[in-house]
Amino acid sequence: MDVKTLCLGALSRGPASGYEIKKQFQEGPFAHFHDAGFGSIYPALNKLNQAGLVSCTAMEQDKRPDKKVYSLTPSGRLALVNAISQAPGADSVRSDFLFMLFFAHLLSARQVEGLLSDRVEWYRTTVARMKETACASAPERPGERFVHGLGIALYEAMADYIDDHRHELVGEILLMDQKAVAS
Amino acid sequence: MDVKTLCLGALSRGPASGYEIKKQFQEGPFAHFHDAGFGSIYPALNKLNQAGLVSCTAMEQDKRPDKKVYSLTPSGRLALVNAISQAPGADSVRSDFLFMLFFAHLLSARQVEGLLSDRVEWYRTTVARMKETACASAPERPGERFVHGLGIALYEAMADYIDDHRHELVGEILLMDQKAVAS
DNA sequence: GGTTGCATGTAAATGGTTACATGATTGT
DNA sequence: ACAATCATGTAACCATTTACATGCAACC
Repeated sequence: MDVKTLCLGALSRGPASGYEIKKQFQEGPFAHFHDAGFGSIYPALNKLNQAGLVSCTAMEQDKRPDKKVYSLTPSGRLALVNAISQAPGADSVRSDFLFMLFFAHLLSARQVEGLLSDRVEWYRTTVARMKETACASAPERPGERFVHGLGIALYEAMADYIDDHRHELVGEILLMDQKAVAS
Repeated sequence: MDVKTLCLGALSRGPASGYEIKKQFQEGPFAHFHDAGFGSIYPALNKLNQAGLVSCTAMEQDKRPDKKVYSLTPSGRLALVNAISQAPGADSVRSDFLFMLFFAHLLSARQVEGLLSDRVEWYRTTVARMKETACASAPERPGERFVHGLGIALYEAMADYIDDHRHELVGEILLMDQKAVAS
């Protein structure tokens, strides 16, 4: 899914400015499976506007810069439905964290412990924040609740696995370090 | 992590050709948290070679095209350790599957069911294949086992969540479709 | 006085994918 | 015959990231 489709999706939940769309990608409900920066969102919105898939209304604001609020047009909604009706491509995950852990034997036990602790903490606080987010709203969007719950389940599984196995891993690294010193 | 670092990581497990590195990314132990195609691997290996981080030996093969086998040099190993000692960037996940599910209310119950079934099946077969992969080997690389186990735990959590909640989601979509027809 | 948040945008640079080019062998 | 596997590489294309450019308001 390119940024244009992501914007269509964000706008299907209601009109928004580029700035607000960015926030949805960063902190909002999309945060956990897609991202985009200003440099791709603003050009995407302009192209969508030219193609007639969104409409744009300038809004003057008091003590704030002007806002351009975009809304999905009927053909925009159609384009979104069309895009999500194609067979999905494979998920792509790029995790420096897992790459680094994979080579844990090249790091010190301290480094590995730091990595694991930081990550677990991040998962725990993120899950707590996600659980607060009243997703009980939007009864007309069951997909949102499903994806939200799936995200929570995933992050909890991740944190649990790390907590259950971290001592094992760190212990082995510690042993290897001792042998290296002994030799 | 750019493709150069990925290649250094792959070569740290033993000498390999570009073709073999690609296989490691696709089917091997890296598959679940990074990927790269020929178009990025071959140029990366050439650059690494020029920088002296890997060395290259041409191998003539019987009834096969020639192979260029790359090995990590000492400075290459250092560069790898250096790269994995930096603080990791945030994981990036891009999942068309989750994006589509998020908008389940724009799809038919049949489409959603197909999406979920296909995905669960993929997770189940992938987990089965991963469990076969005897990761009991490589006692000198505990990180590999850890990451391998984490991948299995994640995929299982994913499949379990979908199985536990799919009927809920599909039921709601079905209800909405009926209401839409009734109106 | 400096940082953060609001708000939009452009341009250059990066990095990666896709398509192309080549060619032998093995299996259906 | 045709497709798949092994094997390497280049070039055009694409998308995204990053840096730059601007400016006001609120907070510390």
